Parts: sequence; C-alpha cells; structure tokens
Amino acid sequence: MTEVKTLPRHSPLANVKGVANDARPKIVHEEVYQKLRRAIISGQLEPGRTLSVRGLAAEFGVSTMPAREAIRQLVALGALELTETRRVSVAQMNEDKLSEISEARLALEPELAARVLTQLKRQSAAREKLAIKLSKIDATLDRAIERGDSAAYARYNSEFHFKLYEAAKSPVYLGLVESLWLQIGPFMRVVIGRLGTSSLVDQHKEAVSALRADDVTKLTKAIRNDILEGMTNIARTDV
Amino acid sequence: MTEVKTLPRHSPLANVKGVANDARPKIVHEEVYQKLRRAIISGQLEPGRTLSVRGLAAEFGVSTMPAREAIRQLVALGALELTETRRVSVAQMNEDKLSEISEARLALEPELAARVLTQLKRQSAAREKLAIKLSKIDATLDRAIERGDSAAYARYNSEFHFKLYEAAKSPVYLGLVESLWLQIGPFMRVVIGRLGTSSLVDQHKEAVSALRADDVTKLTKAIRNDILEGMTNIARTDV
DNA sequence: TGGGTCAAAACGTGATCACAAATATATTGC
DNA sequence: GCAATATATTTGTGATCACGTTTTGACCCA
Repeated sequence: MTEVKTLPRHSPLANVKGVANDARPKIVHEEVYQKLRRAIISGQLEPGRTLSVRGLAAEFGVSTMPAREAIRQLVALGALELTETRRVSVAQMNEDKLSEISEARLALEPELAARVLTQLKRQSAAREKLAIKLSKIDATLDRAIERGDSAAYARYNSEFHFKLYEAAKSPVYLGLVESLWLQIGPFMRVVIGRLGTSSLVDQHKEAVSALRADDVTKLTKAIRNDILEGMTNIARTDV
Repeated sequence: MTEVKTLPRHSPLANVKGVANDARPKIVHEEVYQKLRRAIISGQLEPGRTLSVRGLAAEFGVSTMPAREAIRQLVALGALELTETRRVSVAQMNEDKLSEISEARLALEPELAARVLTQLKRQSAAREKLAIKLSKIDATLDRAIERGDSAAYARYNSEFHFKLYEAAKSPVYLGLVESLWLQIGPFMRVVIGRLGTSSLVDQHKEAVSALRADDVTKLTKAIRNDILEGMTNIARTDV
C-alpha cells in the first residue's frame, strides 16, 4: 500500500522549505479577530456603534461562530462593551476613563519604546532598518495630515507606534498597550476628525532620530511628548 | 384583561426593591469565566496544565459553548495560551516574561493603590471600613503562612490586593493589573509551594496602616516593596 | 402631530452535530 | 522487550437550530 499519509500540519517537518505548506491553517475566527482589532485600533469604528454577531458574520462572509469568538476576545480586552441588555457596542469614552488611559499610556509606552533600544543593542543595522521603515510610515502620515484625512491619520499613527513597539519583543507590555489602544482608538478618530490634523506637531521624527542615535532618554521623551500632545489636543475639544 | 405582562428584565423598574428580581440573568459563560479567572489568579492551576473545551464543560456541568467563550476570553488576556496545535494550556513562565510582568506591575500597581486614596479623599469612614476588611484578609493570610498552606496563601494574597485595588474605581488600571495577575498567578503558586511561605515579610500591614493614615507615599512604597519582595523570592528559586 | 400599542424582525445565548486533525492506546513485527 | 505501525479516542472548529428577550417600526387613536 503506497497510500500517501497526510502530513501532520504541525509536525516539525511541516515547515521544511520546499514542502509547499506555506498555507497556514487559517483559523477563521482569528482572521475575523485580527481584522476587527485593526479596525478598532486605527479608529475606523465610532464609539457607541453597535455590533451584532449576525451582522459581523455577514460582513465578513463567515458564519456566526467565528464572529462570536472574535467579539468575546475584544470584550475581554475592553475594546467592546456590553450594554445592560447584552448587546455589543464599541466602547464609549468618558473623562475618567480617558485620564486613566492617558496615565497608563505614559506609564507603559515610553518604557516599551526604551525596550526597543535594549533589544537592538549593538545592532545599528537593525535600528537603521527600523528607522527607515518608520520614516516611511511617518511620511505617509504627513501626507494624510496635509490633506486633512483624519481616517488615514489615525491608521498610520497606530501603525507607526506599533511598528516601533513590536521591535521591543516584549509581548506582555505589548499586550497591555494594545489593550489601551483598543480602548482609545475609536475615540481618537472622533477627536482628530473634530479637531483637524493641522495643529499636531510631529514627535515621530524626534523618535526616529533618537532610534538612530540609540538615545534612550530622547526616545522616551519623544513618546512621552507624543502622548501628552494627544491629550492636550483632546482636552481642547470637550470630552 | 388582567394579564400580567412579563417585566422587561432590564427595565429601569426591574431593580426596584421589593419586586423580587434579585436573580440576575445568570449568563452561563460568564459564570464559567469568573470561576476560571479566580482559579487562575489565585494560583489553583499549574502552568502548562492543559484544558479542553469538553473537559471544562464537564467539570462545570455546562455545555461546550459557555466553556468555549470563557476560554477565548482568558486566551485574549494572556492567562491561557494556545499550543502550535491549537490546544489550550495554562500559560508557562519564562525569565523574560517574568521580568516584563514584574516591571509592569511596578509601573501600575503602586499608582492604582494611590488612586484608592484619591477616590476616598475625605472619607475616613470608608477608608477605615476598607482597612478593617483588608486586615481580616491579612489575618487569614497569616494563618495560612503559619501552617505553610501555599494554596491558601496564593488565594488570600490575591484577595487582599484586589480588594484594595477595586476601591480605586479605576476600571482601566484594574483591567491591566488583572491581566498581569492572570499571567503570573499559576507561576506564583508554584514558587510559593517550592519556597514555603515562612520567609515572606508582610508588607500588607504597612499598606493597611498607610491606608488608615491617608499616606500616599507610604502606601505606594508598601505595594512596591510587596512586589519587589515577591520578585526576590522568585529569583532565589531558579526560574 | 405626538404618544402609546402591538406585531414583526433581530438579537444573544445555549445546545448539538460533523469533520478533520491531533493525541492516546493497542497491536504488530522483529 | 521494544520500536514501528495501526486503530481508537479526544480535540478544536465551524455550522446550524431553538428559545426567550429586546428592539424596531408600523399603525392607530387622540
């Protein structure tokens, strides 16, 4: 019997190159989760917007199960919240919550940025590569600002930060910060939309320059100022 | 027609006292989640222990759906992790992760404790009530230490901290800290079990005294020292 | 025109089934 | 005895249904 046995998908051999298995398992509920997560962090969903299991499922062209699981995860992370009648909506913002999130961001994000330099110690090539990548994102960001495209602004702003943060290889910190962005993302979009993007001074260039120079103090200050600027801009609009 | 219409469960009227509706909706998957969450935070599940949807469902006497949803949430919070073959297990600890968690705890928990005093400003009665409650938990904790009961130690230690933290009325901070405890809980239990509880100096009494005295500096220091002590004890055992 | 009523639609939740993949157990061959 | 193979069991995942509740929207009457 020369039956070809199915190769266990996760056997150590499954990743040998040439074996043509580039296709990852492709778990549906994970893809739904990732898409929704990105949409929320980058401010594509307005606060208070209600979601439903069936609605999401239809939108993504999947059945209800994966949509349920994705929603559950985002509820656990504080991105979505349940009304008193168990309906799901994008989390709303209020003054207390905003001040908590801002303070927590200040407590975590500069440190997370600092960890990037620790991680890339004596790897100036890797730092340079990351700096270039970040500059490109920041340039796209600038163009979004010029044309007053607040949706694109929110998107590339989050992309800039997380591209940097991911380089820290600090999954715990990253998870905490992601949770904060999931909670503030929808609100940021609204604020930027109301305020316009013109008054935003760009701390990102400072951060990139600090990254190139391997200057921890400068980098943490840039991130700190970036957060503070966002806060004062928000404070200028009424919460 | 004197038909008795069913009272909408969440109508504003539904909570009027005397209307006999003390029975909350009782969502099964939420109860499973809470039980499992508590078990993990208080160190009742060892790292690496595998769970299964059907196994959990059987253990709690429910169907698979609520178990699935509870697991999803705890995966999102980093308490459970997926193996490469998508099986679920209690998250393992490693040195890097431990140092991240410890640092994040130092960044968040003292501040969260400080917020308790902000919240209870000029409410010495409320502070005293909380102090009494915490003292009771701490006394139970001492008895657990005396008889070397590391399971009870882990449980009442988490109870002490969260009873304090909940009084801060800072849901965002609380969520972040909960996520950290969910990740470190199983490992703490192991460490305490290996080490015994005898060498643990009790910073809790300092914290309670600071709470009574409305002394922010002393309170944050007590929490900080409590975390640091735990870390050095862990460092003394090999990770 | 505006508020109250009621039927219809949409919703969250729990239950159960099917299927392929992964793990555990039994069996075989040497 | 012991590794290799084959069988059986367990597992995560997606799909679908049923039930009671909530929300919506049309309608009516004042």
